[in-house]
Amino acid sequence: MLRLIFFGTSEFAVPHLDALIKDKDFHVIAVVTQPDKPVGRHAVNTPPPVKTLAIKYRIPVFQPIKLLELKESESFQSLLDPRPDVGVVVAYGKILPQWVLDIPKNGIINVHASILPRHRGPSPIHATIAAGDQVSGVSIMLIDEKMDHGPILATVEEELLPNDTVGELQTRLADLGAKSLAETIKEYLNGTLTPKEQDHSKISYCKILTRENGKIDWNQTASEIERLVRAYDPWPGTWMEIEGKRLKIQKVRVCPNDSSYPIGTRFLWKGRPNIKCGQGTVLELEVVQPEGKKPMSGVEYIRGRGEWLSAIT
RNA sequence: CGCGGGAUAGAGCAGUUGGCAGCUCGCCAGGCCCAUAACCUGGAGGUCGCCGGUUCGAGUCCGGCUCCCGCAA
Repeated sequence: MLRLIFFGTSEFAVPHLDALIKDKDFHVIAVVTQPDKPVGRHAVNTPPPVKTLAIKYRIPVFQPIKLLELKESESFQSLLDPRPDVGVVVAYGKILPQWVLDIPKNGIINVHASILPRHRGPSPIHATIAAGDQVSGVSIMLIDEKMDHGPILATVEEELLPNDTVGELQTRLADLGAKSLAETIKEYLNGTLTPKEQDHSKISYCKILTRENGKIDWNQTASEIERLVRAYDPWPGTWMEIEGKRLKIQKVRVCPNDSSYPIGTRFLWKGRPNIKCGQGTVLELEVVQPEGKKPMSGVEYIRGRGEWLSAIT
């Protein structure tokens, strides 16, 4: 039985850890995850999803604020004897220093939610949808000292659906990764699988996202904005400012019509809220959420409000 | 006790210094048109979130409670 140490935090990591726990060839000796964080309107301290799963299976959990703490933790160090065979990182949220990478005998394996070397970085799924890629997938790779840079063990492709949001695609990719992870590790460890260097001439990077990234720039084309709305759903969300208040934009539709309005103009078309975007394109707001309100259709939002500029096609 | 918005017809909203509860949409019935996000006529639909107080009289003023949501983390 292979002794395995797991690093992971978010929802995306959960199916992977679950698959490894259920595989009889692996023994998950420890789970390292982020500390509990305040969540929700009243900042209730909430454990990361991976922790919840680990506790269910009575696996020792470590939540260091800094990884250095693990060096001093006796309970953690005692688990490392005998030395773990392999490590796995899925959406942990921190860069692992070299001394951590050196803990397992055979290094640490990472699951990344894109076909590397495309979309290296912390938000590959968002980037995939925002870029309008036709195909996405997961890459299982060996970690080296550079971010998402190590040699590839396996890639699994997944086709994008036209209405995919980041939430939906992430769920599919997590299942996909979880399905092939255990097998890939075993093949790597018994030598039937050779790591392949990435084609470093084709790399692209994605950035870490914040809510501010969700502010819509109407200079972009309607299609670009439509993809962004899906790419940021459910997090970090897209929004615009209107009358000094934020309006969350949850669903939009690219309209075939043209208009001579300046970019960013709000107007009505057949009773629906439209906005002029870049390069002559037009977007319809299908579902929005005003501050302090529940989500509602664009048509409902218009009713009872006079602030939307009225105009004829 | 982190900051803030809200609860009024099925939906979205208005309701002025307390004085008969309204608008837009939907729904039902009828009419009209080659056609439309159609249009015209009529109609139904409300314990104004809950409890208490002030008052001749409270959606509105006062106190308490419940629920929903935005920001921030």
